[in-house]
Amino acid sequence: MLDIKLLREKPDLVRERLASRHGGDDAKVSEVLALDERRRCALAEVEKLKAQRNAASKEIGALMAQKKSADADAKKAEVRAIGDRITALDHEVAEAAMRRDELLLTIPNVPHPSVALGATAEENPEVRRWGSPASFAFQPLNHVALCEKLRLVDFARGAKLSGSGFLLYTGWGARLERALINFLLDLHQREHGYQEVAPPFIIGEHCMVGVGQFPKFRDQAYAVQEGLDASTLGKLYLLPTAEAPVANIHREEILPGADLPVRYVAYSPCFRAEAGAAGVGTRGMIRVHQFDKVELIKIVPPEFGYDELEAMVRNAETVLQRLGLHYRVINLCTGDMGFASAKTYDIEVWAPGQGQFLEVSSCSNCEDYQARRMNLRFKDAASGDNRFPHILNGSGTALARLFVALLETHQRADGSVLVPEPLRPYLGIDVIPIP
RNA sequence: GGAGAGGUGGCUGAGUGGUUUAAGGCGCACGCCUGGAAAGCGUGAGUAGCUAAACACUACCGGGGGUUCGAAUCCCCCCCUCUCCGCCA
Repeated sequence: MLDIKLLREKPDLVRERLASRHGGDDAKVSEVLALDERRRCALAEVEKLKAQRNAASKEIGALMAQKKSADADAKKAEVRAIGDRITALDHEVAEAAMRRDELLLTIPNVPHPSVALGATAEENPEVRRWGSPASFAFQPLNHVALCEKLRLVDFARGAKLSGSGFLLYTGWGARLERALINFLLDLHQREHGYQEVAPPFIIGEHCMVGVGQFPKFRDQAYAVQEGLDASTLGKLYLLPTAEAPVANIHREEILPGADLPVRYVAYSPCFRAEAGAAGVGTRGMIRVHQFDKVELIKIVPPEFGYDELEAMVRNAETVLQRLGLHYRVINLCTGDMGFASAKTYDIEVWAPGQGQFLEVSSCSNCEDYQARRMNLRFKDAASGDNRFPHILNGSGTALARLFVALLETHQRADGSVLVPEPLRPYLGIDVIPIP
């Protein structure tokens, strides 16, 4: 969430920078400020009263010690009236604070000044491209045809098990998926300096709020219930991304400054309800309810936030370069960015069978927006202050679409697929054969 | 699921209604002492709100609510950890 002090001191700046974002409307900012003002007024008054009461209570204690019980009783009656007023004001403070914070959670992060103003994905500036689209001396197949021919994914039986949007990987497909996961984890852990973690796949609601998934995207999550106990519904969720548990690892902690930067890499499946997206790109593996992903998370001092973001994008690009996949990097405009992000790069890989670029990575600096929500701080060694760090997340990368691009790019005339060199040690073969 | 124990400051550990707005110890920072260090002595140190800053003030003893002039302490609800038992991959 945004810093209430920033809103208080520079409301116009916030309003202006939020204008091009979804959900960043003026009315909310005004209401937050009004509630904040109410809270502060009540707080100032109640603190004065509490100081009075504390002093009086001390006197009563002294009077009673001297056995002057009549004096003490008189004083008690006097203080009782203050107590009632305090109770009322306490409630007013708490309620204003609660409503203020509830509203504050629904206001998105303010974009970094370098981010282009825009409304839709069409206005995202392209940053760079790598490689060139694969060209074929034959008629290339799309990934669905390749998967069926090579028996890598059984779409029909996946749907039979769990409905459309769920995949059953089979044979070399299952092994390729596992090889990719291991390759990505090893690359980031061994070569890029990330510490590997394996998080729970079911996570508490507070983690979802912490990263900004909730309250806004509640409708996109799979909620979990414990057995037959309906009262537990809504406490736990299947994770939509490893960002949710991993970014929260240090929530409500004060990290020693020397521990920063913290860099984590984690594999997890990702579960997304994709409510309202039915019928849009649902064929094949492009948009599914469950996919694998290797996620990168960084917790860094604000001074390094943007350098670390650039490095993170390069780390994700390395994946595509090693696998020989053509891609482009784009910089999301204000209107296309995620809720919690201040600046986002997307990496899109070329899928020849689709004739289009597919998003396989999204790298964001959320600045201190998430840290504030989860109350994660670090102790600045120089100043001794507790400060909110920048939290970054990036896919490194998402797998289903990487799988698609890899098959479609490296297919051969007979329909078999060449295994890129870095995956061969993991798979033990050079070519995925026709069964 | 059953039974029990427990959650206090960076750690340890007292505290069952009023100089405890948290003793003592360890560790920490700074100073004195020393040729230098250790020991010793002294001082200081939590988080947050309020403030331009400081002082003062307020809140915080797992979380929430209640009783009271006053709650770490009494009452109610919840969460978490540990031990044993049962079930289980």
